Amino acid sequence: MNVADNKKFERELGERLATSGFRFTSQRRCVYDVLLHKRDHPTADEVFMRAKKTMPEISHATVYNCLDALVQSGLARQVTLERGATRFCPNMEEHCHYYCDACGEVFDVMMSPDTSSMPKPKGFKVDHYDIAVHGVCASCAAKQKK
Amino acid sequence: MNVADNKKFERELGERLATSGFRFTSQRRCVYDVLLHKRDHPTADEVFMRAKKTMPEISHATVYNCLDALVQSGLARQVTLERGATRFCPNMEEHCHYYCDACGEVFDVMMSPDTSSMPKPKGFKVDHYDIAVHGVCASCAAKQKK
DNA sequence: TCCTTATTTAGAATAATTCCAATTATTGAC
DNA sequence: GTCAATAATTGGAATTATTCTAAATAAGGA
Repeated sequence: MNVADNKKFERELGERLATSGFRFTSQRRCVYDVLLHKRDHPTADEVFMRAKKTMPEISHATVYNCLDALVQSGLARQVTLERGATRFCPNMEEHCHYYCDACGEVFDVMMSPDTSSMPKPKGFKVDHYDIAVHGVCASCAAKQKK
Repeated sequence: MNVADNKKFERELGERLATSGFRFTSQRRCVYDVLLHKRDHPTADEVFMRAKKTMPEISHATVYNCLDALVQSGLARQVTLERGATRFCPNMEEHCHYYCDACGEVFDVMMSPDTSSMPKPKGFKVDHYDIAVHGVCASCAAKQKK
């Protein structure tokens, strides 16, 4: 990223954060960079370890704070697929997660849920849909057959 | 539940467990009873506390073991809606969860996802769909307006 | 009934997340 | 740019959620 693009990126990130009442900080930028760089649905701890490579002093609590700020600003999604650590995903387009219960891999699949036919509790104000498909991925299915 | 119904219930539970390679135990019966009795999507710890009322010696580890056995036997579903404790649900009909991000309440809504239009990774063997709808319930929405 | 093996138990260990108080950094007003 | 107000960060402790362990118990089949 060149200097001009970098500035633009930071300004936009700052605006998105500000809209939700958050400040722009170098840590939030770093955490967002980590999410964008490798979109493999890392856990908070994985984000922490990756962020430390470029910002060795960053703390665990800050990573959680940054992730929460990004989620609340609409820049990332929190993904809870199983017991244990929560994952994070910077893909904000409508998509669902295919999750391999054998190896833990997550696949993003673009799709918009057909919400028109979905009933809902009276007065419920929908924020977003979380669609997860559990099963076994192709390579794990092959291994299991043996 | 009268004696005959009770026997029938236990035989059926035993069969379902056996089919997945599990034994019937009084603890598993107790945990399943707890889930059926109050279907408010309790966490493992809530199940533990409720189970202790009728079986004071039951342990934490056993509750997790029983819940896992029930899930693997197709008698309960594990529900991960947020960071933190996992919830459990004995409703095995197709339904989705409306979750109030403000108060944490969960509403079951019957529906079968239209899976025909859903693309999937090549070779992926689908086990089940988890559909969660996040938002704010009617009573919390009313409070927030004030 | 006896044997094999799964299950349970209490408690320790680990993992995931949150909290805390002191310090630092950002933002808006001047 | 300086200052004040306050949000954010830090390191570590605390809490919460879950898993592990080894010994005792109980289930199911021969």
